[in-house]
Amino acid sequence: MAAPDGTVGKAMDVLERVASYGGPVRFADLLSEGGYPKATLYRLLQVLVNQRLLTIDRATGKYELGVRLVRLAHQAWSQASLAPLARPHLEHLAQVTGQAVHLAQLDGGQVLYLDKLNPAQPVEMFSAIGRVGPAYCTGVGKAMLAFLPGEALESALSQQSFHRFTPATLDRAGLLAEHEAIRREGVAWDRQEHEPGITCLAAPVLSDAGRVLGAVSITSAGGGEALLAAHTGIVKDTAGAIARDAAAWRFPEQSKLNVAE
Amino acid sequence: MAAPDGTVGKAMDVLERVASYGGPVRFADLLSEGGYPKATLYRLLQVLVNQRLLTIDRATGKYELGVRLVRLAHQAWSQASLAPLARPHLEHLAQVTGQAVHLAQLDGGQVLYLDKLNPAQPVEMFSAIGRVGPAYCTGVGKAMLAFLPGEALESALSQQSFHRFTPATLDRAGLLAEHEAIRREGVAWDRQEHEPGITCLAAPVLSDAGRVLGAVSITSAGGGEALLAAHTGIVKDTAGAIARDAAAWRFPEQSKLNVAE
DNA sequence: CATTAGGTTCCATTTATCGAAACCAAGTTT
DNA sequence: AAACTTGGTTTCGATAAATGGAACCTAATG
Repeated sequence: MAAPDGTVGKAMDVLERVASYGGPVRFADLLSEGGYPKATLYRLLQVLVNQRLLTIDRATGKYELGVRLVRLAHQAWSQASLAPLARPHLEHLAQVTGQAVHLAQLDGGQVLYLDKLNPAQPVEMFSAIGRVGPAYCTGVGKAMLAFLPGEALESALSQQSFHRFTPATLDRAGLLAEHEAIRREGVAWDRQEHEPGITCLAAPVLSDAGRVLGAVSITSAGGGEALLAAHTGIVKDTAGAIARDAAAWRFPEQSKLNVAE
Repeated sequence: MAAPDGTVGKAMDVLERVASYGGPVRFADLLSEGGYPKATLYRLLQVLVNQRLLTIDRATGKYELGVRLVRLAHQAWSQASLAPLARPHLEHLAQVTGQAVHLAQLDGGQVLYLDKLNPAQPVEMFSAIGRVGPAYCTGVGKAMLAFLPGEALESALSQQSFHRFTPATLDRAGLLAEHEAIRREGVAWDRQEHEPGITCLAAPVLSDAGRVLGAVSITSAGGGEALLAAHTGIVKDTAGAIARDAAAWRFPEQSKLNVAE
């Protein structure tokens, strides 16, 4: 499945299977599910356990994801994503609009949520961070896709399933038809295309070179499209502010030079 | 470094190096830092980028952690850790005691924080989840170590650095000397052994079979030891409640059988 | 223009991976 | 209780893959 990339690729594939299983898995389940011959699968699992990417419960013989992943993710989140530096801007956006705010990046053709603020129920947090969603029918997803250069867009589109979640969900053609407008307006709408009753307004976070870094959105549960439309300005401003901070962050590039030697 | 575990182990090692670098790294930095010959390192990095465990900024040629890790961690956190089911108990504990509450697990000899609640400043959250700390001088760490069976304890101890953070920090002998008392009392103290002024009271989360699943703690910044001592009961109760929930969670074992075919 | 530092590709050698089959340990069935 | 499953672990020769020294590209830099 996908690009095996040698042993490492296979190991990651197995890891992914365990993850998508959603709970403790036995050896036999993974074996039947396809892919790898017994001995191979066995060794791959052993390596993954050794690396603490998986855990095995000696008693039941079931495999689970290892918490080492949580540690790595913490580092990824805090040093490689927009999240930490976007946080203050998101808080401002949430406060001004009073709506739920999302920050997302593209990952393998999907939208991956890196932060979420919900003025209504302040403590939820992590349950949302790391979650993924479809790119073709969410505000953040559409905002990012519309600004992707040809090749990258093609690659991203090839990974979309275009499942029809609601009557308003777009297909490939419909999605592409919107791109020009999104680029012109600088914002993307999700008008109940993913979940009935849920409307989002999103803006892309673009680097000065025009590269897509991520996207922010505000969400309304009541469906009030006009309500969100009134905030178009601040949504775009927030995305812009994040982009500016991101650029400023890169340039000084704290000198790692004089560390060695 | 450590157990190479074939190609996968090396790849993980490289990933870890990028992570511990704390920011964008160039190829040459990783190369000089040791370990792998040019061509090998090059190919390892390529594979990691393909797998989206790393990102490379084409412009600067620097490597960073990939957000795919965040997605995997979300799944690990929500399906393989105590965190989701512990949350309500932690909230209760935080509310009753008014202190900062931590939930942790052991990972590779270190303490890994899986959740944190801070009544004072409610929005901090993720910045703490995934963070690691020393096992030998934190409340949660000591609580877990004391209940580890011989072999596992030995392995964990061998990974401790026993750096002396404060005048109160214990060495190996001092740590072991406390174990009996911790087992008897069911709680472990960190009396400013990690950070001056910070005191913790922790209790281990143990399965019915006595296996160490994790630990919870309450923290006082003022140093008020008596203040925390008054909450000994509820800290132990919270750990117990989490353990009970964890046991209940495993047994029903939602039948995955009738999914295939 | 020459030199160097930083990356990328080649290719013969070595090594780890592959996977069929044998094996083992518990349960089940007859 | 003997025969038969079911689920997991180990062996081992053939095979494919990772290895790494060296050659090879670029840009920058002197």
